[in-house]
Amino acid sequence: MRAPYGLNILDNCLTCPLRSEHLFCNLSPQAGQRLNEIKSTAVYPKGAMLFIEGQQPRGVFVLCSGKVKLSTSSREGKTIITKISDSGDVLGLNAVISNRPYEVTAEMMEPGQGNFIPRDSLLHMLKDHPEVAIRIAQQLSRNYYTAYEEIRTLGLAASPSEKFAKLLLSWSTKTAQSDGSALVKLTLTHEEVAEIIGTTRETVSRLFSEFKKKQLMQLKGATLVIRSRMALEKIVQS
Amino acid sequence: MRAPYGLNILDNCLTCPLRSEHLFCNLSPQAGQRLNEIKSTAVYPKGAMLFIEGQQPRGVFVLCSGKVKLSTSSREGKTIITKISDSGDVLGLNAVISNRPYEVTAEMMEPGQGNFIPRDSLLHMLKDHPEVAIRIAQQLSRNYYTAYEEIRTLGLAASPSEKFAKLLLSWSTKTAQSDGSALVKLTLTHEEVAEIIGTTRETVSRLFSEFKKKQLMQLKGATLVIRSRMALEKIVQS
DNA sequence: ATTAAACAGTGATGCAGATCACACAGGCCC
DNA sequence: GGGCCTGTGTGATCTGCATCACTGTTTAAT
Repeated sequence: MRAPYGLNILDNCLTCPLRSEHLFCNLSPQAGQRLNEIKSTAVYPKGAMLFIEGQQPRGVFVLCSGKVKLSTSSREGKTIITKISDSGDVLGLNAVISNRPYEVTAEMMEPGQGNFIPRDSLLHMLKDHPEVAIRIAQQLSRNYYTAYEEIRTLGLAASPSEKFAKLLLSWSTKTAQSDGSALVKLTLTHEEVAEIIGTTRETVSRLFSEFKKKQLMQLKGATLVIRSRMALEKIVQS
Repeated sequence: MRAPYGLNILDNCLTCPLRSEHLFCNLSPQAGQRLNEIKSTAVYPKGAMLFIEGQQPRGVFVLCSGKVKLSTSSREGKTIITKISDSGDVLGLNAVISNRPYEVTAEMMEPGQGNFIPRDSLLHMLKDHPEVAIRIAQQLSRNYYTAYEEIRTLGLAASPSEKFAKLLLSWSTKTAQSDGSALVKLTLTHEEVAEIIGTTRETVSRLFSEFKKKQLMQLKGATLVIRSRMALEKIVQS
């Protein structure tokens, strides 16, 4: 059970675009070494649940590859997706630090690999390596900002169109061209998009038609072509 | 300019109901001492802005007395209130740690006192005292949970009635009697309640009437009498 | 005491989006 | 090929709440 399972957690840093921001990159040699001793790597199939809302926190997951859907549900079965995580993200950190149940469910949307760090080991490491504590504080405050953005979207953006436009914009930031166009591989169903922006599947379907008709985007197979970010930004207005 | 201005930051601990949870209580003598050197105490009148959304972070405020309204607005002027903070709360921490602009506006709702800790001093302290870094991480993860609750409320709770019931419940937790009733001093206008639950003033007005008619609550002067938390919980159902 | 300003109640109206109810397309498995 | 599932497009209807437009009521200001 060596490669690719035995991936050194630090190897991740070499391939991460934002490595300096990442929780466990560029640590002191001692801390890095320690981290490699306590982590364990695993491969997860599509559909695997890393953890489920309400479970006691077992530890954190550092995602190496694959996409993860973070969601939360009400008792009546309504579900919202709060984030689609990908490579480099740290999952379950809040639950571990504050020792409360996981607040979301984390499900693999495609097969992928992750490093697991058990709760106790992480907490000990926190105490022994001040630099790690600071990194974690920074990571948590980034998480907070993400959550805050979500609150703004849900609370301030009035119409589904506005939220949809906002979502498209967030997708296109990474691949944006200088002329404002962008190509995005669309991996979500309409149902899932609906759960992100808090509306119904039917409405999302209509939004796609509407936006296509208005020349805001077009669909080529599974690739979303965004014509002009400017035009989308005008719709958002918040 | 001595008492009450010269309040020792640690004195706060003696009067806080949840002192063990608080950021700057029960620190080591050295850290506590250091904290007292860098903090400065001030009294703020009603309406004073501790900081405004979008400003570069100057530092954090530890609230000693008074209530603070945290809010965020869209460009079109729609405002949502994300939290009413009171004694013991730490404001502006996320912005300082991640070095991004304050994400909310903090306004005194009544006169009160607070300790200000400048950004740089706090960051230095973080490095010198590992215990402080850990405390801050815990505080941030608590903040995150609060934000997460807000997301659930906004995203999952369908109707204004549901959100209103949820709000009443959150108010009544502190003063709840064993029989499920509670007395709450009502300090917010209908307008403000509307900004918390994301609806209009008129709807809040109608909600008050509706809940009174349904015997869920009654109003005696400025005191809200909650009849039965059970009944409210049945409405929430999320 | 008088006026103004902020706050609160309530009806009438309109519409966006949820809900219901289908029809249809593409995979995939025997 | 025929079944079956999952995902998608689109009409028809229904409704809760925003919006508008008032009146009444409380508080603060001079």
